[in-house]
Amino acid sequence: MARTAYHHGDLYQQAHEQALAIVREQGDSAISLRALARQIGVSTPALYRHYADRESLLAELAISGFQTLRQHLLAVDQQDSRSALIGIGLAYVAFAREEPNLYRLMFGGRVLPRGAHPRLDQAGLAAFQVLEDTVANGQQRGYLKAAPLALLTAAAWSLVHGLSQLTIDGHLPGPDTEPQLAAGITALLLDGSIERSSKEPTP
Amino acid sequence: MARTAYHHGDLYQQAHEQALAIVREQGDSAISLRALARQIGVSTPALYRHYADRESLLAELAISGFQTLRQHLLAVDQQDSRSALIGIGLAYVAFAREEPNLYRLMFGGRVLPRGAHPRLDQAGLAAFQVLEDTVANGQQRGYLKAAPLALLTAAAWSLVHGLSQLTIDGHLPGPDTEPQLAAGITALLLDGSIERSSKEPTP
DNA sequence: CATGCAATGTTAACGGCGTTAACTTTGGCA
DNA sequence: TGCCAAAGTTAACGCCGTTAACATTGCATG
Repeated sequence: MARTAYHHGDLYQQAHEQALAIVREQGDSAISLRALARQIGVSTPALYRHYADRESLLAELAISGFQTLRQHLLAVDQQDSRSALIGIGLAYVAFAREEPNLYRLMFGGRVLPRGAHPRLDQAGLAAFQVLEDTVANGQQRGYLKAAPLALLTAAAWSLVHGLSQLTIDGHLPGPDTEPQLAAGITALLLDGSIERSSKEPTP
Repeated sequence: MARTAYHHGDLYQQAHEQALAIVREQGDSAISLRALARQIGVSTPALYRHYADRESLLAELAISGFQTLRQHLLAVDQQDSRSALIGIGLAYVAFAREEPNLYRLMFGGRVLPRGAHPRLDQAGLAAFQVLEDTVANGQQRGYLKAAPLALLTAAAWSLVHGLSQLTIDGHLPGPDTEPQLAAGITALLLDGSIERSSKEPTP
């Protein structure tokens, strides 16, 4: 099918793919339903049969983004706790660097507010879960402190998320030194930043 | 002046103020030059005498955002290194929580790319500088490790920036527990996350 | 096999937007 | 006093998202 030129094109899939390509290359603000329809060779309102509005289309793109991010995180070797945690950090930042525009869409907040697209929230949670599992694992193995899981996870996520954001926005030194930076920063969160001989030890 | 209804209104200032109010309340995507001009009671192209385009107007708003952020960070007590660092973290996240829409504009990346508005870059750098100075101070006092300043600063900034972003986007537990979370997370970066008895100590 | 319906397209239109061109008013300075 | 540059105006271009009203078609049901 997809021949008859009227009915039965796989418009949903095609729109998704082409829009994803545009977002990856030019960012979400470059998505125009009219231009997208033109590019596919269909009338603009046809898109509304498959997507409620522009934002819903973007939400679908963000969902696929979270899914691939999750895959990247799942691929990290979990044998050793320390290298698993650092590996997660590296993989996370690497994803952001490879797909900056997609990453910005996923975490923009402005374009896709939480709660408006349940499936999107769920996809984000699923990716986050991989990180949380890794942290919980590190705790169970006795490698990480017995601090509240939510606290440790939030710290880890904040760190990698912030680093990703700062990196893709060019706030940090060149991308050449980036992987070392990510590894070094993750290690800092694990080992701490204070000099051991200091007067104020771990509370 | 500002009477004659033709010339000499302080249009620049008024536009800045009203636009800032809109961004704070509804986010940058709610800014429309036409609506703004209408609200002020002036023709749309008049705005172009003072702002090159919509993005330049937004850049000015972001600049004021960075300036107030900097003031908040400068107000942190610097007596004790540890509480100075935690205080900076708390102040940073508090600002993001008070001005989520402005914060998103400042760090959106998508709307205001680095390099396009030099004064904006400079304002961001000035705010960042406060954090870097605090870290450098902590090092000089021997409280922080002698790791590369850029590394320590990037870690601290990533952490608070990521936490801010996740917080205002609703990815973390309710805002009630937020201040403790911020303090706890900052402390984690200082003290480390690993159990002291673990086999892999600080490299 | 015919037919009716739901799914999926279409064209036409509304109101909004950012931006530019061409023109007008006006305050201040030579 | 006269002129010029700054700061305002109207008119227009070409986009955009979205909706209403209508057309085509595949499929399931009688």
